[in-house]
Amino acid sequence: MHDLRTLRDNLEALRSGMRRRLQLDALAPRIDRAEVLDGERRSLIQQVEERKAKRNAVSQDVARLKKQKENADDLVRDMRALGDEIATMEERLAEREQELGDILLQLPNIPLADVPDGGEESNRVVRTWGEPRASEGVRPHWEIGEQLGILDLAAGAKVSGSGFIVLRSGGARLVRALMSFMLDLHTREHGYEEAWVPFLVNRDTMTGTGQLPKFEEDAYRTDDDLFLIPTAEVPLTNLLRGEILEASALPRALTAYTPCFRREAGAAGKDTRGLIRVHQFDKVELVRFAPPESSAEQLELLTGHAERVLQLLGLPYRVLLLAAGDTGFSSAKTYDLEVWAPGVGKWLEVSSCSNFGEFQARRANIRYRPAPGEKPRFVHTLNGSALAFPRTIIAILEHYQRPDGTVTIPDVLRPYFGGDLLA
RNA sequence: GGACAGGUGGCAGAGCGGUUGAAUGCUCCGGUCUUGAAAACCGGCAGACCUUCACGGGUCUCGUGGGUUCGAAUCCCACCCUGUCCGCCA
Repeated sequence: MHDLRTLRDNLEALRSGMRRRLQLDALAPRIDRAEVLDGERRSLIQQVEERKAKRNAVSQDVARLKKQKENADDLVRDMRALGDEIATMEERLAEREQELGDILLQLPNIPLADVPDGGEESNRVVRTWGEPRASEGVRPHWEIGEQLGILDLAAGAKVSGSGFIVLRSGGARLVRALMSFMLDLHTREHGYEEAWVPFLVNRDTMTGTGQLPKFEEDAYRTDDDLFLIPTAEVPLTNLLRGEILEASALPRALTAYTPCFRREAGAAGKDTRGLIRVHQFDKVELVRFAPPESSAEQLELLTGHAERVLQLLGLPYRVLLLAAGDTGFSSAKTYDLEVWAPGVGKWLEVSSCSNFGEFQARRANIRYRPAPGEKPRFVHTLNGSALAFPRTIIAILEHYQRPDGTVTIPDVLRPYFGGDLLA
């Protein structure tokens, strides 16, 4: 983490903001330590730069003397000693900055003021859309899927292992249909630019969006230190890493389909049946970059874009405002979209729409210039799934299930799917 | 994977180890002139960090990291990236 000064501005906010979180006790000592380190760091910088200024000035003198063929040995000897002094101080400085950076990268984002206190139990349902179908007589998707020959869990286990699935014939075609339908909707009606991005990314990219260093064990990593993306948010947001955008270029909206890879360490056995939780799944993602003053409304807009997918598919869902303790590490405010799956009798998260404030922009150094000539400021980043495929497929298989076990294809998907029935 | 070539400011493109954070041109911004525009002319135009109430002062950055040196864009080493050719290949 390089932007230590601006990060330091966050320390006070974290101090107060973390009261809203459950893990405050664990964070407080680290914040205190960071402040000590920062004080030492600045003191060292002052001392080092003072000496460097001296050395620069004397070096000019040396040059002048040599030009005039005069002896400068005394000055050179003094500067050699000063150089050694600078070197040891810089060594100490580097140690402080290393430790400080490590701490700062581990500090979570601060929830916005309108995020409820408390943990998962304090999540708030802000609205519900559609009529949830009664569960009576509806079979879970894994039964229907296997019966229709579109879902092959055994094949996935054989080819790769538990947590990997194979979709066949109509199931595979359904994936292709969802991909095109969602991308067309977002590019044609919601104004997103479509991108096709790498599925393997480097360490800097993973750090920029907040997956690293804290969550390295959640990601698949290759021998040459590349990571399989857990979401398209990672490559999409990092497309603008290190850039300074013109104010007129905001808000910027990007969308992409990608597969997503998650190790889901520790999740075994819990809600993992069928398609509910898998190591590789498909998703269309929305990412927005906005000026700070409009990010709140941009989150509502983006969430609306994700909801629109569910509405067009005719799938009943509800919108949850996550409480502080349930909000992710990088997020300042998150809405979860949960679709109703009558076969498994549960609301399933199909989208998570978040406002990250400056959190990711600081790490990835994404800024914009409010007006020509003004200093660059950090943008706010937002993103949301729209939508994740497996649970959307679950909802389709269960919500549109007919008594004979066949499944009606939602109207909007029929042109893409090339039919109106899964049978 | 192998062999060469190269990585300098928004772009193009200079740069004998010593006022080079960086010539020059273009773009862009402001101004003069003009009925308006163009042209011409004048001026401005990187970022980060430390410090200051402020004016200002200071440090760093010429792909990245290390080294040599009193002093590095300039010399040495490693790595990364780009281009060209060869090999391989969807």
